Amino acid sequence: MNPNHDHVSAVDLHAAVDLRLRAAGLRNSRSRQVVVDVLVRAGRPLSLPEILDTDAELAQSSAYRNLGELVDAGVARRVESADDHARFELHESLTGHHHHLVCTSCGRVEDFDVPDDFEAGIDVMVDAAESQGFRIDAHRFDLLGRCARCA
Amino acid sequence: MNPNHDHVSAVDLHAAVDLRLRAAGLRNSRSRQVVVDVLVRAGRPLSLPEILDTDAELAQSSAYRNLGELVDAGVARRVESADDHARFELHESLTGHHHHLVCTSCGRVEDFDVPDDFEAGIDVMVDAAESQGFRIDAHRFDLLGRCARCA
DNA sequence: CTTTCTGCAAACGATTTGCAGCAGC
DNA sequence: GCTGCTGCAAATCGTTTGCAGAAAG
Repeated sequence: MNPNHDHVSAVDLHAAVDLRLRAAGLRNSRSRQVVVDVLVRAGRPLSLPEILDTDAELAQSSAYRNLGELVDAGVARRVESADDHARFELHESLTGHHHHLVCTSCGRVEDFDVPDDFEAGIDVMVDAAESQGFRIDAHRFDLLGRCARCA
Repeated sequence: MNPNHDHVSAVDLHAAVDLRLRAAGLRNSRSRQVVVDVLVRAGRPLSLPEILDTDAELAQSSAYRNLGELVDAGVARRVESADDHARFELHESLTGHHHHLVCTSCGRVEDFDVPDDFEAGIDVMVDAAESQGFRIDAHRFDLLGRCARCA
């Protein structure tokens, strides 16, 4: 029922993050660990302000820079919300594939799992899409509405 | 197979647009007509630069302002792509419900229809989502990849 | 005429980047 | 000690907005 954020155990997760950073030629610096830890604890995609609120020791520019590098290294992923702030979450290979509930009022994003047969239906459509000339390699499915606080 | 952009006939479409503008207390000015016509002809969501390229007589600020008003009036809709430009298309009530193919390289967006049973599956999930505290009123489903030009 | 639009230019705000000093290995 | 990382402040760039003159009705 809850999104499976334990797709990889906590220990393995940090090991995996470390590995990917090294593979990308990046140091596992303190502020990068902080960013990753914030995302792990949140369990949902966070905006830059939300990340900074969680750990005030972090400089804004460094947070942005780290997030970009984490995305490039396959550790994090950028998520589009409904307001003018991007959100960031751990890469799906670390948390498991899932989708999002997006609040169109405040921009809050929560994870949401869908049935396997729904995912199977998506695979079928990819073939149809490729006949339109696109080479498909991902999808995004979001339910939009009002979160509990904004409803 | 092709997205049904003839959900409303051309004549009815302009009448419907006119009606919605009036209902919103807006005049059906020439530049608003131009913006709507560009979107109608495109048959896919366009970025601001794409809209301006199509009709150079349009001032950038007016185009942005008109698009915002058209969105508020229920005539147009903002679509998130993969680059840093928003896209705009006619409201689904005018073109019919559809989804999008998004090029992660150039940001190009094309319309894409999905089977009815897939849409039905979405309806089922809305109930599950609302048990997480969200009041759902829309969804977005995009297939992401490389368009024919970028592949 | 009065109200709404338009274009120009300036303002905004999220994100990015140059640079000088600090930290990791 | 190099090399990469951080923070600060400045730059970028899509988008928004104030304002004076131009259209719509």
